[in-house]
Amino acid sequence: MVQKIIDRYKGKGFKLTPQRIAILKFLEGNTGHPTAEDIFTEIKKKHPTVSFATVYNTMQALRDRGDLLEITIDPERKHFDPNPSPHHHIICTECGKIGDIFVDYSAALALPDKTLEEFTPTGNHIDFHGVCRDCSTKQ
Amino acid sequence: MVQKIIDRYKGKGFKLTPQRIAILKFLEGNTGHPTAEDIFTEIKKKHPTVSFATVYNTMQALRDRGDLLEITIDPERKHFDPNPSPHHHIICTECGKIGDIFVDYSAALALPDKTLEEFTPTGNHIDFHGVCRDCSTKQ
DNA sequence: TATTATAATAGAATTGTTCTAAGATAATAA
DNA sequence: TTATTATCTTAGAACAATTCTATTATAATA
Repeated sequence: MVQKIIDRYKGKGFKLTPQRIAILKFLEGNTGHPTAEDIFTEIKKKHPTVSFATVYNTMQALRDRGDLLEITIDPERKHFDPNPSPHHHIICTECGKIGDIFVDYSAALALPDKTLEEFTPTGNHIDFHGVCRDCSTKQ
Repeated sequence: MVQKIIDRYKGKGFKLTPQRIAILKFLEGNTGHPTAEDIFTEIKKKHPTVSFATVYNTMQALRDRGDLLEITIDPERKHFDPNPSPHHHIICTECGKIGDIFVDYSAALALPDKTLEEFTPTGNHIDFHGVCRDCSTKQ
């Protein structure tokens, strides 16, 4: 898995440091939508001197490369999604858990003429709200 | 207009102060999606000693009463929408202008079974991205 | 008019994120 | 393999949005 990461980034203008490799390992296939703090906490296990700046810098570099999405469904903090293909999210209003929704609804999202007079649309993202199974059984 | 506001809130467990009346006047029919700072700046014209805490406290009180929506389409800061009926928004990726979209797309937003196994959906909000007319002519 | 619950205020505190400046190191060229 | 250099890492300060705290003021009410 580390080799796959090295192959993917080596010689592509993305300096591979041990910290970055650890971050990429953690993100690989991660569907948990971690926050910067989640990533920081995880990386600190192996790299105790890592700083938040490194996490944020790396997130920014990955976002700029198109390898990462920033999710804004949680008003408190950003979450990161290593799957950069456009998709939607559902958040549990009780515990904040975020799920992915890989459906392209674009064809059904026709905008009113009034809006089209004012804006040229370029994309969309749906925030679904709900209650996850864990939280609904808990009550 | 002030009378309408007084009638709406008087004796409803919502203490009407001059600051709050000014805020409510500013919000009434306001489709500009102001930020806390926008509101603060406006109210300060007539009430120079108003504090941010008053703005935020009032927003919270209005939100709790269901008279106000908090819009999270702009990752930088919250915007407020005095129209509490559920609707969607489009934001200009150049200048940040936000438009309202009063279409209920819910019927078209069927969720995959996999999602429905994990979550019971309760609502949705669509963030449309686009470029407004002002910004597209400017370039 | 007096009482009281609620609001307004200043300013400190908090939180998430970005910036800065110095030293360290991966990539690359020799 | 070594030297060079552009880029990264780091600690900590800075920042911006928002929330909290303690005090004073005031609208609602009895």
